[in-house]
Formats: sequence, C-alpha cells, structure tokens
Amino acid sequence: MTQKQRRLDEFSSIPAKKEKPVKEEEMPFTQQVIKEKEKYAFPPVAPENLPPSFFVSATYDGKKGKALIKLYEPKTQRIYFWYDNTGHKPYLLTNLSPMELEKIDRLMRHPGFDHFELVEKYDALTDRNIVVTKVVAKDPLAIGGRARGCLRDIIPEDYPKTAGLGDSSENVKVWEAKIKYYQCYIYDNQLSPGMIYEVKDGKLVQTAVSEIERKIEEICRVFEGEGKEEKEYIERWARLLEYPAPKFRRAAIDIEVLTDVPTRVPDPREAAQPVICVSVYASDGNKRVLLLRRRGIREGNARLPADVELEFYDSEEALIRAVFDVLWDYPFVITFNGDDFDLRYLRHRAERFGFKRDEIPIELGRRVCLLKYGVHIDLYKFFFNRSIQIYAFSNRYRDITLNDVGRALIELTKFKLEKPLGELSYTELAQYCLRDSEITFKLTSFNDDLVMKLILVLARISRMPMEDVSRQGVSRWIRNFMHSEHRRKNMLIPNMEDILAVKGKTATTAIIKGKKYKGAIVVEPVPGVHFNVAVMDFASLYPSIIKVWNLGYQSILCPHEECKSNIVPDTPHWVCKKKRALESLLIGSLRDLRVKWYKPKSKDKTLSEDVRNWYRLVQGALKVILNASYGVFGAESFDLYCPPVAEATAAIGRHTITRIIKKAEELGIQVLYGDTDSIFLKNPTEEQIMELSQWSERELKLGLDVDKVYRYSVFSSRKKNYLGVLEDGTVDVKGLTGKKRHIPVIIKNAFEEMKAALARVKTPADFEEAKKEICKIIRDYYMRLKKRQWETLEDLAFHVVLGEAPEKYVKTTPQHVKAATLLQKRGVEIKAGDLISFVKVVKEPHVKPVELATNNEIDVDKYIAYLRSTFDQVLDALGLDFDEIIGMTKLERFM
DNA sequence: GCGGACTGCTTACCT
DNA sequence: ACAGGTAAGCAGTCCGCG
Repeated sequence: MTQKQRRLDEFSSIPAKKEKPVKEEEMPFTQQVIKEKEKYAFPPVAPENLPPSFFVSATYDGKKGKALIKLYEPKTQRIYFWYDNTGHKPYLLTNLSPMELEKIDRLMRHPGFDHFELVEKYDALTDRNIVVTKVVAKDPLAIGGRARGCLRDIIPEDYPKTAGLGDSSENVKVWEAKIKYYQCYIYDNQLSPGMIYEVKDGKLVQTAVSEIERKIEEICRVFEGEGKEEKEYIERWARLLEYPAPKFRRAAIDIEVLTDVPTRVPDPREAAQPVICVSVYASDGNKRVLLLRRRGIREGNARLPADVELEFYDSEEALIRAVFDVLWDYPFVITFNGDDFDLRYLRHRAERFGFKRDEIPIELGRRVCLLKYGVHIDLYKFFFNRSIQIYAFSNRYRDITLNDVGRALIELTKFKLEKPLGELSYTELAQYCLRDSEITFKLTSFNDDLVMKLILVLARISRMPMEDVSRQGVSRWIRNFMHSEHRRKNMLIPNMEDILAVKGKTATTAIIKGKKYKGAIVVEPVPGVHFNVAVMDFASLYPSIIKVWNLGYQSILCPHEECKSNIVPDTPHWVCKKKRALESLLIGSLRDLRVKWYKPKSKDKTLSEDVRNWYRLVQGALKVILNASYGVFGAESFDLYCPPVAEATAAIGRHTITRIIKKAEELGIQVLYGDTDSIFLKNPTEEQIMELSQWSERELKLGLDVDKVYRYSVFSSRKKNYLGVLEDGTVDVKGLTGKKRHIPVIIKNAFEEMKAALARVKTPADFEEAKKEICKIIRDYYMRLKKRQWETLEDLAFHVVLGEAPEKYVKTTPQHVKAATLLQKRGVEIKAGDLISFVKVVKEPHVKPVELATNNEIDVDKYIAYLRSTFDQVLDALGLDFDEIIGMTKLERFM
C-alpha cells in the first residue's frame, strides 16, 4: 500500500477562503471545483489528482463496465467518481479444470465469458492448498445475475451432461460466485470503505496521516504481550478506528402526497396522486418548503421558523425538478423510509411526467432507492436494525416510527394533524412537513453527528459502502469483514454446504423445543432481600471464549488426529491446536481493542470531550459487533454458518460459570444468582473479590470484574426477574412485569411509586417504613380501580405488538389480535408490526381497542388481578401479601 | 355441560 | 434473519364427573 504521510489539517473540513483570481490551470484544486460545481457536470469524474477524500460508497457502473468508487472531498464537500483503471474483472472459482470447462458449450458460448486462470487457494476446511480454476467474466451479471443462464448455474447444470456422467453433478463445485461485484473489488484490492483516499496521477491511494499513525503505534504498545499475528490484527483494526470522520454535507427530505382516503397510504409504484409538499432540512442551514399551488387552499397562519420561506410552484413537474436539484447537489441525502416511499414515489411520479432517464437522480432497486450522485441513507432501515436498537440505543425507542425515534432520541415529535392533509392551509402543511425533515435531519446530527459517524465506522469495520451498512443486519457486517480477510490471506471462501458437510450439526439438546443446541445456564435465585450484593461478570464472555479457545469453522472438528484430545467440555467436539482460526483472531482482536483501549478511553476524564465522544462511539460500534459475533455461527442466514462453533461457545460458557460458582463457594462466598456470564455475590470482602478475579484470569484465562454493587437486591424465586438498588439510589429493574412496556400506564405508575419507596431504603431498618409506604400505594391504586377513578381510558390500555397480519393467526387468537380485528372492521388499516392498544372489558370477547371503548364497560377485576400479579413478584420477597394489604379477610379470599 | 389440568402459542424480556 | 433461556397470560383440548 502506497501511503503518503499527511498532516491532519490538510483534509480538515474548514471551508476554503476565497482568494484573488488566478488563471484556471493555476488555481488550487478547491477553487477549480467550486467553479465546476456551478456546472453540475455528471458524472463527476475525479481529476487526475484529487486531494484526500472519504471513500463513502462503491458500486458497479454497467455502462462503463467498471467498479465505481464514490469519494467525498471534505473541503468542497462534493462527491467525485473514481472508476477502476486496473482492469479488474468479476470471476468465480470452480474445481473443474479448464479442460473440463471447455467442454461446456453454454459456458464457452456465453457472451459474458472472458477467460480461465489457474489459481492456488488455501482450503481451511481440509487444511490444504488446492488449485482451482478462476472463471473470469466480462461483467458481473454473467456470473450470477437475476436472469437464468448465468455462469454459476451453467457450470454445475451442464457439466455432467457434457461429460456424459449422467446426473452426478454433486462433486462439481463453484465458489465465491454470490459475492457482489463491488465487494469483490473491495476485497481483492483490500480497500477500506470509510477511510481516506486520494487520487494521484489517476491512481487511488490510501492517505496516511503521520499524527494518527503515531497514535496507532501507541495503541500497539498496549498489546505488547500478544502474539505477532494478534498484533497485526490490532494494528489494522486500530487504523480503521482512529482516522477521523468528515463533516457530512447533507439534506434530509420528506414529501407529502395528496390522498383520496385519509387513512390509506398512497402506493409509490402507482404514484397516482400529486406530490403537494416537499421539505428540505440541510446541514448548511437550508430549510426549505416547496409547495404545490392548489385551488381553494388558504395561506393560513401556522407559525414557521423565521428563516423558512415558502416556495410556491404552479406545476407539480416544476416542483419535482426543484427537488431533483437537491438530490443532484447534496453528497448525502437522509430520509425516513425513503427506500419504500419518498424516493420511490418521486421516481415514478417523474416518469409519469415524462422525465428523461438522466434527468432523474434516483436509481431504483427492488428494495432500495439509491442516488446517482450521492449517498442515500434511509434512517428507517438503520433504526429498524435490532442490534442498533438494542445495543447502540439501549432500547430507548420502541416503535420504529419517526415520531417515536424522534421522541426518544432527540425529544422532538411530529406535528399532530387535526384534519386530513388535503384540507390543511399552506402554512399548516408546511409546518407539518418541515417538522418531519427536521426530525429526520436531527436524528443524524444529535450528539455531534453520532449516527453519521456510527455508519462510517461500521462501514470501515465491515468493509461495506455506507448505503449497504446502514440497511443490512449485523450478520452481513460480520460476514463481509470475514470474507475480506479470506481474500487477504488467499483463503478459499467455503460454501455453507461445504462447512456443514465437514463439521456437521450439533450434539447437545436445547431446553427450548425447536432450538438447535443447549444454551446458557441461569442459576436459581435465592429469594429474599439481600444487602451489599456485588455483581461480577466476565468481560465479553463469548468473544473471549472464541478467542481463548481458538474457535472458528476451520478449528472446530479439524482434520488433525493429534487435536482430537482437545475436547470442548460437555460436547463431543474437539478444537484445533495447530492452526489459529480466522474468526478467533478477528473477534479476539476486536474484543481486546474494545476492552483494553476504547472502553477505558471512553471514560478517561483527562481527554477532551470530543476525543472521548469518538471513543464512546467506537466502543459502542464494537459492542454491537461483538454481541452478535457468537450468535451468527448458529444462524442459518450467516454465510459461515457453523452450528458446532456456536454450540461449543455456549458449552464453554456453561463450563465457565459453573467453575466460577464452585470457586466462589470454596472461597466461602454465597452466590445468590447468576445468568450466562454473571454471578451475584452476597456481601463479599475485597479480598474474596480479588482472589476470585485473579483465579479466573489464571485458570480460565478470562477477565472477571465487578460490574456493579447493589446496596441491596430483591429476588423472588423467578429467574431473570429481580430488582437491585445501587449506591446512588438508582433502582435497577430486570424482567419484572412492572417494567414491561405493554402494561397499562396506571399499573406502571403504581410500580414506579413502589420503586421510589425502595430507593429510599438504606439499611435493613429502613425497610419497615418502605413496606408501609408500599402498602399504602397498593391500597391507593386498588381503591382507584375499584371506584373507577382513572383519568383517561388511555391509562388502562395494554399495548401489544402485532407480530403478523391478523389473518395469519390460525392456531390461536390472542387478545391483541381480537382487538386488531375489531379495528379492521372499522376500516382501519392493520399490518404486521403495528402496536395494538386495547382495554379489557366485561363483555365478549373481553377486549376492545381503546378508541372504541367507554369507561363503564371496563372489567375492573381484570385490572386488579394484573395489579396483584405485578406486585406479587416483589411482595413475596418482602414478606408481604397483596390480599392482606387490600384488607381482604381470609374468608373473602377463600370465597 | 362444566371446570380443572394440561399443552401450545404469543409476546416481552435477560444475557 | 445473531443465539438460547425464562415468565406470563391466554387459547384451546382433554378428561373426569354418576
């Protein structure tokens, strides 16, 4: 890799100053392009020399037949296209020799076929080098496009017939034929999306900044104790994680479409209704609202920000052209659901108006809408990602709607509409539409552009374009960096069937019916109230196990006789002792970097706020990846699916927690509870904790630290259900009904009041007071329900997610489905994923959607039963009884 | 014909 | 399309009960 050393400020995002005019060819680059910008030349081909720019996207340009890299130059804030000029071509690998392949007529006559090459690859499954044929094609669609008759199908289909072998095509193998061409290009050239590149004399060269390279050396010194190979991996990861992010010039857009029926969403494929309003909210401070003039619509007097001017268009076509100017201009365009709605609608609408192909800036995919010039980020897809939702934003938003995500992350919600869209005045419509793009924009700008930077960092780790990484799941991210590593080390990327054929399935029996193998251990809790409880846990247990035990598809059940004695406890599997597995190295080095560098640095108060923010972001990104790194091996959707690896990881986890519990007990510590990777210790001494931690490091080679100390904790006899009060009075609630999000507000409020009472308890003696308070709370809410004194019906509503469309429930009809069906009958559109709000009523079918229910039909006793079961989980540990509290006599209870 | 014991389905949670 | 383990409520079924 050619790396020119540069200083950081050379690509800083400070805008260039205007200077006195010079002849064009003498102009510094920045001014040349500013001039060029006025011309909107397309495609924006990178000049022979382009200053440091961020690799933000990659694709295949069908017209030019070349890989295309999109570079974002941060000074001019423009995108430049760099086309491959190395002659790289798409290909697949096969075990047939060129001689055998030549007999396949359909292959030789295929217009996309180019030539054969013989290449040697390392096959990790058999631990041998093999020679395979590289079948090179002229264009990626020839390898494996949508159309039938592509090379990857032809080879296994036609070979046996040609060779007269009948149907025995099972040993004909094709590899690496399903990799997207631009990914293949990235891997083969070991490019790093998200990193800084410059074009020098037409060549794409990665930029090295001496200041950052020194930082990387500093990081590497922290890992002196690790092996040579580990250190190389650490260095490569650290480079990806240390380089800075640019300022992203971007615009969020949102469109409004007139509808016949207010409850129905217009079909973006039809695009039959007019676009009446579009808002743009951009990083350069631009706030625009484009409105279509319509007959009979009043100006209105809704308030808009002072710096917004309404732009009126007499024709919809002109309005769409103005929106397209935005899409041709901004390097990054942000939408919320633009893939399925906004951009798709605009594209089809433009086609209806007879726009020419190259006038439309939107590239239509089956499930995505991309931009010809810049990068489109659809935040709906990004926030929909379960890993992002849970690990990056700790479940703070619940529904993936602009309103809920906005409320949870930036405290900004949509405008409430009082009447149908078509009846709004211009200013009301503008206000509503602008708010949507404002939320969309701010979701990418809060916390110093956290979301944009997160996408950039994930693009670097996963070696994917920003568009793809923001739309795909964590298993794709992991697969892609593993694929890239295979190519770097000249390893054959195995097919899933090959792995399965050699390594087989699982050997243990899961506790849950239908699962593939046995998982983690949950320790039976010791019921009651316990003071001074230390919670210790293993620092990222599963990634650590994968590292320490050398787990990966190549090492589990390896072909070597001498490794068969290296057995995974509680399984018949063995692990390789001779060769290090790729996954073990990759995941292990990422884990080490997070635990030993990024996590401590993210809390280091001696660092500036900005630097700490970056470290926080990086450690969060690593957490997302590491948390999924074990699960993917047990997921059939993962390309390197290898069930014995997942099974071995879980088995070693069980072994680990079992051993640590035994050791704790030997040290005389009572273990109150434990789950997967954690143990709850009753009143341990400093020495006991030290000893346990040291023993774990020495014997298990795993880090065990105190995660938190509870002033006291409350356990019932239920697993995954407890409550702990931290030193600062924070109440940690796990799994209890009172914290579940589907329960009615009124019950949640009662539970919150109880939490407040428990937070005030400092000593065992304080408990008496707290118990009295809790009894009062319970009596209070009980009476309120009995006397039907709730404020609104909303407070009684259960909110349950509809997992599937109502008609898909054939085995049973749960209550929320009944409520959903009632709504459907009223003409409300219901689809999978909707949140159904319902109350419990006396009459059949005992449920009713909140909006259809009235106060007097509520089944109060059902709510009291719910209140009881919610509190029971805590009360029995406190030695209290719900019925006694509400003053029910023994006889009444018996009745 | 009814009610209790049981199983299975569904959702929300924990690590 | 990362995994398995647990709790809770309800729907539906079976079976005994003169």
